[in-house]
Amino acid sequence: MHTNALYGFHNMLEVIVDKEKPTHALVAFDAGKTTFRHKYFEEYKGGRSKMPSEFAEQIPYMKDLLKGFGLKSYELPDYEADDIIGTLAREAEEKGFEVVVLTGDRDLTQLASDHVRIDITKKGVKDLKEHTKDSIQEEMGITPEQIVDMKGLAGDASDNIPGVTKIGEKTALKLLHEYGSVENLYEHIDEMKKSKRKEYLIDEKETAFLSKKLATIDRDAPVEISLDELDYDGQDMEALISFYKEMDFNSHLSKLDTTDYMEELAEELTEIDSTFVEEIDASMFKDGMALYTEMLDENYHHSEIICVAWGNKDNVYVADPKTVFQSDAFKNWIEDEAMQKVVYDAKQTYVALNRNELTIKGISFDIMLASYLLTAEDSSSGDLVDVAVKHDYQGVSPDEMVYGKGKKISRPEDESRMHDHLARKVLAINTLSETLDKELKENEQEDLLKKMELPLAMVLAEMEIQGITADAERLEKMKGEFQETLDRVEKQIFKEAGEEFNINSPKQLSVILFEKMGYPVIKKTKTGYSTAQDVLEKLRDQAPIVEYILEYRQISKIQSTYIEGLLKVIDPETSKIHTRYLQTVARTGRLSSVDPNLQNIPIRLEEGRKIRQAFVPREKGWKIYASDYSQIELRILAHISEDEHFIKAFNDDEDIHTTTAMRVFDVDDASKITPNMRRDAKAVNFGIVYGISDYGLSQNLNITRKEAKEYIDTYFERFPGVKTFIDEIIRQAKEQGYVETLFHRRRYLPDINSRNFNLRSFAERTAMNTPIQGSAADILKMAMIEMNKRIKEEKMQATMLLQVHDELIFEVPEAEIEKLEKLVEEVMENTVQLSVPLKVDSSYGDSWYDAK
DNA sequence: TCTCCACTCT
DNA sequence: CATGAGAGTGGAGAT
Repeated sequence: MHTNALYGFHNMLEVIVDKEKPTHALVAFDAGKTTFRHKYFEEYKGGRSKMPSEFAEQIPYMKDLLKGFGLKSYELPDYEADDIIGTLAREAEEKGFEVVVLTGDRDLTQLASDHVRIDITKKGVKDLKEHTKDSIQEEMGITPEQIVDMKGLAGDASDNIPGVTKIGEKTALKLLHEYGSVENLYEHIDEMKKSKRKEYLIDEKETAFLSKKLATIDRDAPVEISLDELDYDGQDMEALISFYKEMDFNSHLSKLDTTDYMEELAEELTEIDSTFVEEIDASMFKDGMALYTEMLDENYHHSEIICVAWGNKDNVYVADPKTVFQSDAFKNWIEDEAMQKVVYDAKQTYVALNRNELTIKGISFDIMLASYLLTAEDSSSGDLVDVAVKHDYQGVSPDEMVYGKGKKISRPEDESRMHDHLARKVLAINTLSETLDKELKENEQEDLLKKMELPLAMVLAEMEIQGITADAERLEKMKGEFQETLDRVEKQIFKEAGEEFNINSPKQLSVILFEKMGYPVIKKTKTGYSTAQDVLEKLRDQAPIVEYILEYRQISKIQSTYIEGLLKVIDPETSKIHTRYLQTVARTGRLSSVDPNLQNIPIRLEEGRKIRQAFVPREKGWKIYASDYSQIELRILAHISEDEHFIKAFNDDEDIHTTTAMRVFDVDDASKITPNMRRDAKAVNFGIVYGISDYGLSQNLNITRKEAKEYIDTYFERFPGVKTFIDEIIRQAKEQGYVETLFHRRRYLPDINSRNFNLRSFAERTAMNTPIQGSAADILKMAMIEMNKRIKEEKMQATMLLQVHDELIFEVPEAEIEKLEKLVEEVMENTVQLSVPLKVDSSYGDSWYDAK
């Protein structure tokens, strides 16, 4: 369910209640589609499109939200919310109240008076503009009362109020300055000079009066709620908490004074049995038990285990790490492959135990991975409770409740709270492993977990622990050099600008560029002028300063993120960097890499590429060895779409972009394809994979939209299989609500049938891209598992270090290079058989930079 | 501490 | 009306 409108409405209420501190308050709703105004004019508010279902579905919950805020709401048949507001505002003002009307509707400005102020949302919901009688007079040049006269003459397109032909706001304003009101205008209409306008006014006199009447808010509606009933006395905590919980408004939940809430939560959790043990014996371990190792920091490479729990539905044991890691029984259990263990986050568990000299074997299920396979929703917070709640298991609390959050994260003073928390996690893992296993089987995704993600987790754990060696001295040296460049470029920018400012601040930069120096604004962002790269590039010819800015930005990114950033994460003892691969964030099945991200080390531009010189083998004389799949996504597209031309091109080992150019530009000889034609064809190929529009392609290739459309049309004509694939996959997505990769990885697309064009288009592009990108991810994952296995079988010293979406990076002794070359190609090219061959390109050198 | 922008990668 | 997929990080500025 969408909750965006509720969220926005909530924030608005929060701001207004806090700011205005009302003594009385009411929220007015429209009662229905028709009102008394429709009796005069059937088409009133006609032509409005239906309320989007995303919004409509939220309305029933508004009442719950209001209850939580302790606010009354009211609606009146045949009247609009405006009339209720108008009537009560009048009454309140008469009784001496100061009234504030909060609305998103400009029509209400007509209610402004000496003691009635109208606040209208400007942007978002928190940004309000106050309208008083005087400010309206000043801005519009008329009094609030005259607003309805204005609409009588000029009409209002949004409410379908007709007004008088040929009279818009400007003319209406002029007429009102002269005559004051619609009534007075018609009293003096004879004095008006003969003109077309006069004829219209005379002909449409009735319409003018009708329009005014329609626009006028009824300030005498038969409202049956009295002001006394509207006194406001604060939030209803119970109602608010249950609303927050239902809507998953966790940030609001945590903002509340949580002491009461936590007590309530604790009461909700049924008592569970667990044993805190100080001595461990073999009888405490059974096949199929769940295991959980608690750490306070998400980076398990550094964070210490603070508590360990294990067990099944019969017995749950909790123990201190000290106890656990001294126990032989525990070690025997962990390292016994035949004793199956169920966990939450297998990779984290592996690494954490590994740091305590234990190698866990026999992990048979991981509820985090299973949950990710079932829904591919973000569970990156790392908290088990998210997975539990998603699968309707209510028996655990969020970590935040036990340990606190942010800087204040720590062991609870009452250790038994932590023990209870962990015991609950163990029970959750036990229970959920059964339900999720069943669901995986129903989706034919069991292999995906047990043969792909789970074995991969073990491989990734080894890679992360291994780490890649980084040359800190090299980085330090580069840091000095880049700093010189930065200083030099900075001086030039200040000289051009005529003043000093923070170049890193887009806000300050846009003031310099677009206000002080007066260059044309090409694009705007949500918050101001865009100074993005593509914008600056368009200013290049007229603005010498942008050349320097682009250079400054490029270098300062290298400096802050890659040099200083990497230096911070090199282990000073071992000179190694240990990234963490996140296995459950990318919705396509790709991995991501954090702390640091080693999947986006610069390569495109030479200055940045030099960073790769700092990534070196762990032993002298060894090499960094890199293998990447050539065109894997297009090959998968060829395979899935079964497009005969695509398949033939790959089977004949043709240059795919050249072949595409030949077909799209209708050239029969490859030698007649110019580099530009090939470049364009390449852009089209990529565009197709991502579901580009003609607009996007035109921007990309700097051609007209029409030309881009022709490219795309011709492409589909010449590669009919691709067109069929796209149509078919979208149809399938609409029908079943999800798409799948070649290996049954699923992605649900709830927006695929949305009436919102943008949401629907986005879902359609996802429908075509996910099977391609996701299948590529699957293939590399399988290749990694196989590579890891083969390297061990062959007892090689070569080590797999990194994965970058379609490539694998190894470090290898010189003597093993040839063997590795053969092995990598064999494994990567043959782990999966498609209807086109998979091809791998490899290279090696003394550093990652040199492996090109 | 969060959000936005700009930059990096496949 | 907006306009090609999937990611993460750092700095500025707002909250």
